[in-house]
Amino acid sequence: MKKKAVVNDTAVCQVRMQAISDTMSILSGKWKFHILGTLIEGNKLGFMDLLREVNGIGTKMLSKELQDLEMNRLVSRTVMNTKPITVEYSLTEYGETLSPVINELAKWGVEYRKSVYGDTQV
Amino acid sequence: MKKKAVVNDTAVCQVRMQAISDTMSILSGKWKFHILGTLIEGNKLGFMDLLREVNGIGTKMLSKELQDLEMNRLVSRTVMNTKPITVEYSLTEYGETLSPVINELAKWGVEYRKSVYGDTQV
DNA sequence: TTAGGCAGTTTCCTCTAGGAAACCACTTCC
DNA sequence: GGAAGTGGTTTCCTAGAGGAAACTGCCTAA
Repeated sequence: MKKKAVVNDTAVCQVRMQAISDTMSILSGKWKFHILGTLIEGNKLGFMDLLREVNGIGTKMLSKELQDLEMNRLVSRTVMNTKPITVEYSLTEYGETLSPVINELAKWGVEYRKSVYGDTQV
Repeated sequence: MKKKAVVNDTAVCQVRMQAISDTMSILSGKWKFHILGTLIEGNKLGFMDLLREVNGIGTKMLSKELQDLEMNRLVSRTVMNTKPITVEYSLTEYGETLSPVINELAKWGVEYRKSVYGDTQV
């Protein structure tokens, strides 16, 4: 009876689904959210800083993910002309538009922990 | 000089990073966001409905992802006693707490499309 | 001069996420 | 009696995501 109603929604969903696909393909992989989350907090960080902050990541993955993020104009890479050459990674202005997404994700994760381990435990 | 400042932040980040890890591990895989996004819009949907709405997914993956989501109390599965047996999948109350996350994700994806194809194109 | 820090690249290997297709059981429509 | 719809499970296969470790190259401090 109401099966047609679902089909009618399809056009509406299509835009949403496409949007979700887009976002997830850009933020694909195990580490993008972590890197972005760290850069939101850390502002400007070097390669080794990120390697230390992003728990468990290795040099190959960090390098590759940063390249991906740079290609999508979410992260900027600046080579500083310091004594030993250093590199500064930071969010671009555009990358900062992801803050709400990452923050919602983090917020939910915090609530999830509470619901699993109880509010007493922090 | 200021390198110590980064180290000081670590404790703060740790909670955040853990939260992001938790969320992403629960929503891991290619399809969870799509399924949840569809259920947010569609309210109550059957297996075949989801198979049609979630573009590109196959029966095996849909089945597996739904089981994952059910195990994490995000989705409920109700067998209806109808003539040909039907099943209703819907978000649990807890699953609905994910709406802000999914919605931010979708919102960002929409803006992303605009920035790529221009505002003229919808 | 050698050890250590920065910033990666390259190679090699493994594991598993995910797709295609076949199959199952049950019902109802024609 | 067979086609079609519901709701899956099982098997088989492979592309590629991701880890470990070694290597590069440059600079500095002890």
